[in-house]
Amino acid sequence: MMGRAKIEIKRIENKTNRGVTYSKRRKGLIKKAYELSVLCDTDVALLMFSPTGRLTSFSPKQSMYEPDPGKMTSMEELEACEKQLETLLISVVKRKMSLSSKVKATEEESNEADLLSYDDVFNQPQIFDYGTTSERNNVSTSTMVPPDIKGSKSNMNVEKGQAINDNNILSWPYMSPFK
Amino acid sequence: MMGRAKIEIKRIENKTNRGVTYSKRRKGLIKKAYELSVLCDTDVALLMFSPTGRLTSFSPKQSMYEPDPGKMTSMEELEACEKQLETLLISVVKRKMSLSSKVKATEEESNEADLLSYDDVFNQPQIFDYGTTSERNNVSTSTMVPPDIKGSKSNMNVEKGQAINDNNILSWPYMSPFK
DNA sequence: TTATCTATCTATAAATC
DNA sequence: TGATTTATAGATAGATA
Repeated sequence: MMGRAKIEIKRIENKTNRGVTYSKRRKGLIKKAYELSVLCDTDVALLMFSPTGRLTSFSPKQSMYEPDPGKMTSMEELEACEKQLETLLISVVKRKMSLSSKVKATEEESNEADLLSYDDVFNQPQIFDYGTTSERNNVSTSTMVPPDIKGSKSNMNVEKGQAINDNNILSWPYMSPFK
Repeated sequence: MMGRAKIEIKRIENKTNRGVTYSKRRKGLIKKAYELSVLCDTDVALLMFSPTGRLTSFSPKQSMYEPDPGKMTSMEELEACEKQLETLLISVVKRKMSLSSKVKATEEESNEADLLSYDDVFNQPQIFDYGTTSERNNVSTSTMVPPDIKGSKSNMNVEKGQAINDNNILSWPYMSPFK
């Protein structure tokens, strides 16, 4: 839609081209979201789900998308929320049991295969890379701009599956709202 | 940044101009998110939080941003998640008790003031308004485009504080990840 | 590949209706 | 107050290094 030629908005079949376009447009989208949030003093979050369903990119300073019961005003929505949380909690506990027994059974040998790699978790390079580009001047101190996450594989602690890394970037595996 | 004059990226102080810019740029951002999702076959969600902290706009087809325990691979993240869910559940139950006692005390008279208006919930007009614009041709059948939510105050059932309306638009009160 | 270039297309600020 | 117009800044598709 911008560039040497107009393109139709449909899936780019060539994998390489799709990746190139993704990188370019993701950068543009993040910049636009940042500008909207600053210009209009509005809370904007941009979420992208990786093909594996892991939430890998979002606005900084977010803690967790969670319901806020204090603002709920009816028994109906409170009970719907309660039920959902109970269901989730049950599935978490079940997962713990499953993981625990699996680890016990195989000890230390084969569970390596279950662990996620750095690329699984942060497979989208240069998220919020303001500060390394010409934008440095006007955005590097903004709350929209998290510290760089590049070159920090060693402190990511992916091996422990931590939920929040040093830069407050969430890495829960989230249900994708799509697909 | 585009138009008759270059503007600096900082809060627009004039309330009217801020609103105008918000409308224009929100539309542009949504379009860009849509295009990225289609071109690159990627899951993109765009969330905006109202000044009251209520999540009022997002991509269609989403159910809930919730952790997916089945994809968690370590006890550490499972336990962090479990603790968070427990805390949430407790606050939901407390809120229920609080609401319940308040309703009992005042019966039916003053609780109207606690209820949210349509504008509180959907105070951002023309969310995903493709289909009313020139984009009609290429996006009206896309999954990125939810059915129109305009003129449907009567079936919103805001009085009951329902969590999900007829168009699968979530209306939990969410914690804003900002501010 | 991964980054840079640039002609061209799109988004939008300000003006106008 | 909101919709439309238009000139210009910005984003980016394809090319190139």
